[in-house]
Amino acid sequence: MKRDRANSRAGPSSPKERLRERRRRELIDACMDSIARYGLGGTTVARVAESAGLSVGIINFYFESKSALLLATLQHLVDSYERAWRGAISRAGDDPARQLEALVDVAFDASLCNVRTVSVWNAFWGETRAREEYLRVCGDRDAAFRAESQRLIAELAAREAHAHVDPEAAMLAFVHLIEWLPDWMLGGDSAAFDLDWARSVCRRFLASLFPGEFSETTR
Amino acid sequence: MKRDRANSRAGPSSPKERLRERRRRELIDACMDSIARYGLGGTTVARVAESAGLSVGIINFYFESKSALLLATLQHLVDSYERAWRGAISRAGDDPARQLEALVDVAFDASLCNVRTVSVWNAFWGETRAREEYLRVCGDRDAAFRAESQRLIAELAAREAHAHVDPEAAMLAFVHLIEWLPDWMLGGDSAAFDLDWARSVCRRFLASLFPGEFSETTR
Amino acid sequence: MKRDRANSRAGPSSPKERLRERRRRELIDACMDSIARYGLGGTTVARVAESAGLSVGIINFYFESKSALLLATLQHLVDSYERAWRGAISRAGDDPARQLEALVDVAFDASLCNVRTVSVWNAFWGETRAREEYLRVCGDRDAAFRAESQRLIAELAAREAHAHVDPEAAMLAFVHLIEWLPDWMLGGDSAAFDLDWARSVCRRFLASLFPGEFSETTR
Amino acid sequence: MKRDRANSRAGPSSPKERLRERRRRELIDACMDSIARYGLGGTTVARVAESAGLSVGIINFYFESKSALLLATLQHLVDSYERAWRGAISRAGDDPARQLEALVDVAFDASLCNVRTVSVWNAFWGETRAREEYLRVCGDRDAAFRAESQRLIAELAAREAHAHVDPEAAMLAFVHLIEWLPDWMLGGDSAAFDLDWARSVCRRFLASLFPGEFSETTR
DNA sequence: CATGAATGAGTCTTCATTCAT
DNA sequence: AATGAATGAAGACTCATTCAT
Repeated sequence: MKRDRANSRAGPSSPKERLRERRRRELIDACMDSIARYGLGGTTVARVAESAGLSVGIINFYFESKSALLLATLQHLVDSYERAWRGAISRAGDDPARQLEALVDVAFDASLCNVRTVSVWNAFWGETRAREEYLRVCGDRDAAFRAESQRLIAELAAREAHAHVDPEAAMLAFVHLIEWLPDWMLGGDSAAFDLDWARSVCRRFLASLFPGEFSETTR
Repeated sequence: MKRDRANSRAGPSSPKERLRERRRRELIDACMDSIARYGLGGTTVARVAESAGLSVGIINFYFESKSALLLATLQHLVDSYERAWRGAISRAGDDPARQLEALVDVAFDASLCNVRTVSVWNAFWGETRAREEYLRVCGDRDAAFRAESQRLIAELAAREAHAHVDPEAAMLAFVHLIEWLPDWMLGGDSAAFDLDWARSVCRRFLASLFPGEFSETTR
Repeated sequence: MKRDRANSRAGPSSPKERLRERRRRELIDACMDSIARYGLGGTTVARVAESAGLSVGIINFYFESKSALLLATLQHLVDSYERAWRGAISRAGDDPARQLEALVDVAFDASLCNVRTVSVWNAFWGETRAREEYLRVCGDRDAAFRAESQRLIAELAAREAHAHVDPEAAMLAFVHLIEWLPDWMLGGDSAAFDLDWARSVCRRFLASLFPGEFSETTR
Repeated sequence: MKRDRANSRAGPSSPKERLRERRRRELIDACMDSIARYGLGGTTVARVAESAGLSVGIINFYFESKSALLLATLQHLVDSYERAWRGAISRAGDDPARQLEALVDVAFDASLCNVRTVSVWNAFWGETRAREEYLRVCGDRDAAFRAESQRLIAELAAREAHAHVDPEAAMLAFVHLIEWLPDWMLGGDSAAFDLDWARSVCRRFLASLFPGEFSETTR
């Protein structure tokens, strides 16, 4: 008599499952709100529940525990980002320069690069050392992203004009720039940071390494 | 007739004051141990005390509160690093290339760049968004370090051969590389990270931007 | 279409609010038990909780802090007493002698004058000097009570036969007698104190000041 | 070889004993300071030591424990007062009216009736219910004082003109007035209380009970 | 489903007491 | 004799989790 769930890959379909997914998503959102405002250490079940407009009991109903919710939140973050940059690359054509530009555009897209998201990301990263689960989730994301960046930069560096560029070093500089420049948003005056400026910095960085490959027009 | 205390510049000299400073330092060390092992959220006064081999009461005897200890720990970290890079620059001569190399050497000096220190640094950074005091302490450090890096890189970029290098973008890439490359140490297999390799990466990065200015010899 | 809540003046009516009020009242009662048995200094949240048959966490669920509970307890005491004597006066008719007798009757009513209540009252009074909040709460009670007593005694003293009675002095003697005679209950042998005897003492005192105004019958 | 201590009634005589007595007295004074300022609950060994200008260790050197110091302080208070009123009575001649006046004068003598002393007395009294030792010390004081007051008042009441005065009731009113009127000093505005006024109140009270026995001249 | 009252383990902090100097 | 650093038990408070409704 049990309902068939053969099509589970396509997402939950029974009303029950749909509600379950929706609630989990709401709680993850609320969790991000709380982390962004109060930090990881200041995030309590009560605050998450309040932000979600639900009661405290709900967390343990939809997640095994508070830390399961935290982990799911981190996973959600990682997934969103990975989906975004993979999509961007696949849409950017074959030129590695254009593909790198696409990575930059994704990294500083307002939907991914905003105070809330960056705050949460930062908070999790600070605890990676102490919580192995976090590290595992983050580590995978980075590995793939770096491999891809390395590939693109190596292709550019293979061109004769850029023979002096060390692909590994260039990749690491690029990756760290993209990943940590957003932290400027967390400073006291958020006005100091601007997405257009950030993209421009990255392009100018790439142009400094690979003259002639990147147009200097700011977007 | 009063005893001369001309050498007071060298720190507190009364035995009492000396003990006080020593204990505070021991507790800061123990605090770093705890943060490195258990994270900021997992650091309790009990763990700090245990790590220091003292009783729990001691923390509130030498620090106003647990958070005062944490702040002192962060301040200690920041001071150590600032002292180190300022000293290194002043010893490096006048050539901006040599001075940049000195910054790299300091950043990956074993006494400053090790799993413990980097873990602690990372943990604090993760909470900066939620704790304004942390941000203030960290922010000052960064501002000075970046200003100095900017100056050195601008000097190099002013040379005719490097006219295509954007100083701002290059500086940002450089400081982010130096500041965040150490995070690789926190990965599961710390064997993947090697101080010599890290220094090499940074030099190769600089050489990629400014060909001819940096010898690639050291590896 | 909204449900009418016209009778809200009569106190909280939603079940939730009712539970809240009931629990707060239970905790205040338990707090009085603890103070009576262990003193103010010996009253801990653990003891209060135990006396209430609840867990320690409950205190901070229903009161902002332990001291908020203590203050609420004192306030409860003060309110009860004020309500009682005001009611007694209003029911006692117009004769000041009868009204003073009513004040006496209230002061030594078993529901207000018993070992538990007097103990608690005494404990709070001992700390009024150090805790300004306590003083404020107690001070108001006294001011009103004394003003009323002064008025009644002054009326009696105005009668020709009692011209020699100093109203201020008589009032002060009267209120101190009423307020502190109950402390006899706290002595080792509580048998030494008897409510009937106490009332009799007060009446005899009034009769000594104002002969002929008070019948000595009741004993 | 032990020194003879036969004259111990006259006080300690060896230098050692004299120092011991002096220190104990200093600590009791400091203890009163602390209680007056911070209350009984806010009185810590550290505060007492600071007030005495000595170190914390000293308390346990001169007293068995903190509570032994507290008890000694209470005892000191009680002894001072008892010595004072017994002396006053013995110097007041044979007339009960004069002797009662002497009791009043002692009760409101500036050296016994001042904010500090009254505060301390009040604080102890508040804890009598919970600490049997306190009650015992206080109880003895009261018993003797009341017996004496009763005797004097009974003598007056025996005179024909005052036949309507109930000795017991009058005594109780008198005693409570004398003992608790000083509490007015603890109110917010200490200006409201004045020793001359207080003495006047007591005399006027006695004159109201026993017309013709007390001169109304305010001292 | 959802609530939120209730629990109690865990944390920080205070403070009387000890003891080496 | 006196100090005050160190201890650790005890207290108030927080908060993840449970469960009756």
